[in-house]
Amino acid sequence: MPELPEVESIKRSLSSNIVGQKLENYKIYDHRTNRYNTKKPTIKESLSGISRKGKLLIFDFEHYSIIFHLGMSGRIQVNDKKNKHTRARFYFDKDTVNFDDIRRFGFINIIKAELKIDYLNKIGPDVLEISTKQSRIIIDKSKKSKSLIKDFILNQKYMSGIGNIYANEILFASRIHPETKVNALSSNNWKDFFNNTKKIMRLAIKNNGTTLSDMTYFLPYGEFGSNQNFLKIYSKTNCFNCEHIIDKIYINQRATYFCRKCQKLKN
DNA sequence: GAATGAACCTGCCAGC
DNA sequence: TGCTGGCAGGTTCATT
Repeated sequence: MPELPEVESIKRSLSSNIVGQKLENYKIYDHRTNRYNTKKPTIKESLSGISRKGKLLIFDFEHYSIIFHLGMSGRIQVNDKKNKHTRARFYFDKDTVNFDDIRRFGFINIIKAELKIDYLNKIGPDVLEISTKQSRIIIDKSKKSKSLIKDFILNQKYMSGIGNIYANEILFASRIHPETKVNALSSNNWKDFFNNTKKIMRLAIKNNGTTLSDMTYFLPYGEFGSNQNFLKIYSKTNCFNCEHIIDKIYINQRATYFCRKCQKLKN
């Protein structure tokens, strides 16, 4: 499932090859992938850069930005044949970029370049870039919330980039029970949380992201990620630290793994 | 305004 | 063998 590290890995892989190329044409085949676009502007410009915020991947042109959200099963493929899951194709002067998405949770949004900042400001700060000031704002918001920590950190309006797999990993590393009310967290909990988030995300980027057994995620040129070898709690049966049996519960319909010995509930 | 839950979507797998 | 139901989960929208 593409979360921050997977999107960042895709961005890095594409940047060295596609940036600078001129977009000649593009096609979006699937109405659901295209659900937020009202127009199909002609973009015959060079790709000036590729950026990312949270789980969003952005192709930057002089007058337009093409925003990709990969959803659960979206991926970017370079110079691959069109297949039944190809939802869009971008024809650059040298290479062709496919947007494939089996489950069609992803989307492509084409906006004018000057609207990009406002668009991205609708989601919270990227968890790799959170400043001290931004972390204080997040903690202030948490004090007014009755949500569970697991729900809170998955909500992209507070902070962006964390998905279900890394939420489990970060809470385990921070020894926070996923059902802890967010307003009950101490300042030390938050300090651990922010530190572990950056640590876990950086390691996952170094490993090119996490490719689970369903093999849904891989990089634009076909390489798999290797961070699945470094997961400590997600989809595991015994605790990495104490060998205790790991509990699996559902919070907001999402699989949640935790060790009741290492992550005590303090509400 | 915040919290909650359903809907969207497809491939895979277990059970019958 | 073939069918059915459950599961995976990010986001939006409707409801409470």
